[in-house]
Amino acid sequence: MAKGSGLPIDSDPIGFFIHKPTVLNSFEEDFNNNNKISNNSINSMDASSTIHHHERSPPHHHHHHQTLQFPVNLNYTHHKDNNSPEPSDEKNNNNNRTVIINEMDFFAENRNRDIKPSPSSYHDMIDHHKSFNEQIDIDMNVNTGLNLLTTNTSSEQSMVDDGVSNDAAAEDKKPTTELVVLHTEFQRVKSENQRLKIALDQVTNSYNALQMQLYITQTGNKSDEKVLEDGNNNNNDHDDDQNINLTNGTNINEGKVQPVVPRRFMDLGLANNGEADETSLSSSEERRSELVKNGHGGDDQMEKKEVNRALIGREDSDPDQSSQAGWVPNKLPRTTSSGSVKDSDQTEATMRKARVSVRARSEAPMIADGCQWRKYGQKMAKGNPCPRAYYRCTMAAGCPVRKQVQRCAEDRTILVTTYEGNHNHPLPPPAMAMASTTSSAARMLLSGSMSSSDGIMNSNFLARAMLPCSSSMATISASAPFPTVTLDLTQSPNPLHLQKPPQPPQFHLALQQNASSATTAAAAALLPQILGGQAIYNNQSKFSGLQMSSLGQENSLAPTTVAARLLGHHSFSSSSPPQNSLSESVNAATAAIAADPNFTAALAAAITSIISGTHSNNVSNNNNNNTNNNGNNVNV
DNA sequence: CGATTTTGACCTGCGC
DNA sequence: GCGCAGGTCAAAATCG
Repeated sequence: MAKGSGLPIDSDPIGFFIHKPTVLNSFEEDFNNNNKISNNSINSMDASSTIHHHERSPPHHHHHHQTLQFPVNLNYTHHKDNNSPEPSDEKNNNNNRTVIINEMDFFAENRNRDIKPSPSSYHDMIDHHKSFNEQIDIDMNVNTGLNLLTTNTSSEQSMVDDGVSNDAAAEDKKPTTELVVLHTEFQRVKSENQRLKIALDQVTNSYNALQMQLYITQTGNKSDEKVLEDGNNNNNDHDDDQNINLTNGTNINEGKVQPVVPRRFMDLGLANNGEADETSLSSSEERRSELVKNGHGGDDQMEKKEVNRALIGREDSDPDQSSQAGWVPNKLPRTTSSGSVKDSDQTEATMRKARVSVRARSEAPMIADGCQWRKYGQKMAKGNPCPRAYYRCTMAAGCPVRKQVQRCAEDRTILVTTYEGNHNHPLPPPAMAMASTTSSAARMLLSGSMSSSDGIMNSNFLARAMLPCSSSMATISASAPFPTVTLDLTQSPNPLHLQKPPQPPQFHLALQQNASSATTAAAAALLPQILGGQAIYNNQSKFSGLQMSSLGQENSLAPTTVAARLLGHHSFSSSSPPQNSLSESVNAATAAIAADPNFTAALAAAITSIISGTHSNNVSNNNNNNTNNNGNNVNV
């Protein structure tokens, strides 16, 4: 190819899919769609239940059904796929007098009613759930699933009118006792439902509190700085609002947490210490400003390199990085050299550039992550016939975020996107999903890395588990050369599109065994962020979820399975706390933060939307204001 | 004409 | 010191 041919991305230089670049759907659209769909599958108890939705889904939509699990055991039974459940039939078909409801039908039926299927926020989900329960209470002729069979109230009457009461009359008042029993049972279930509602509220509150705690921990006393740093607060406020909603899928604390998430969009180089982080942020941003003013400011390259080498030991030289104004590696040494966190100097020095790798099936040249990217290089990497492309974020001058895009050698339908660096600018909501995911994953990784008491990170502490492309694992790895979190989304982005997913997506997190309980808990507390704010307890045998194993003794310590079903293979079991705990603190922190199943769904929806967006042809470029019209940059 | 892509050259770290 | 590999630069070409 002639140099400077300016070959458009249509030629798919990275992959081998010569095709017209797919114009991706608006991310928000996808996201909303996902949320809508997600509602349909609320309370689905098993994979089979999810298939019902899938079958009814319009084929052309990206219905990345996520099964949202509420911590409520409603004991639903799925028995049919009709859109309009007919209670009488159900009752007739049920010898146990268990009124059955297909909750998906229920939601399908109520979708156009007062239950709004857009739980893009946690509170929406809560409201949604409450509405659902209210519907259960009110709409008894439709519902149950509570194994209810009672009479007294008007709503209850409808349940027993057609079949049960007749039988009762025919059997000569015998049911008096039975009715009492059933009524008692009904009351019990009702109270159980109430208790669960209360529990849900408590969980919500706990989550909010922990969210705030997490924020405080991460940002320390720098929250004011954050605001001041941002010369354009008004503009960012809006973004912040959106970011909250779309990042965590919550509206948590409304105004309280708003400054939290939006500020750091990608913290791949983030130190565990919030102070350090903010320090680095400030300094790096100052540097950015200076360098932006002075062009690429290559004068101090050598000086920076020396600093890097002195402070980081083995660090990518990346001569241009310093010239790229605010490139992440510069942040760590600066952070440590600031003296704010001396104890973590060693640790941070050990921490190399954290990377988050996202593996996804996509025929598009890039996955739509909502950012604008400019290609600055392409290389043939060893062991892979597919070239690796290097992009840097162009959404703001001097944004240090870069990413590499390369197709998997073994399965070229899989696109591996590796993110690195911190955005120094607000991101559009669509970009928040991926940014927040990768940020959280990186933070998680770094937290785990720093949990070592001596700061020495075994480069092989977690054997690189990035196996063949078919791997469905999402792996956190600190193996050389860079600590990397790999989110493997190569499994169907829409688990509901799979009849029987062979294996649920997983997160493997290896925490060092000698981590203090505090740091372990901190790391555990971050787990939900990886999952968009959620991890779900469950039986280890039920899913292989996020496993927290000990360094070096992964076999000696039963892993705590903090199940996290990234892509919606939910089988939430609120009554099944982890049996094998790594530590109580882990459990406590994780339980408190991870109690919200909506996060997984929201995150999964976001990610699957991103991924699926690459499969779809749509018109997002119509909204693309950037000048890149080659299909590389997708404003979603 | 500015933004973007291409691509050979260059830099750096690492292993031998 | 040399070769290799990863990563980046920057001139030239291309695109809208």
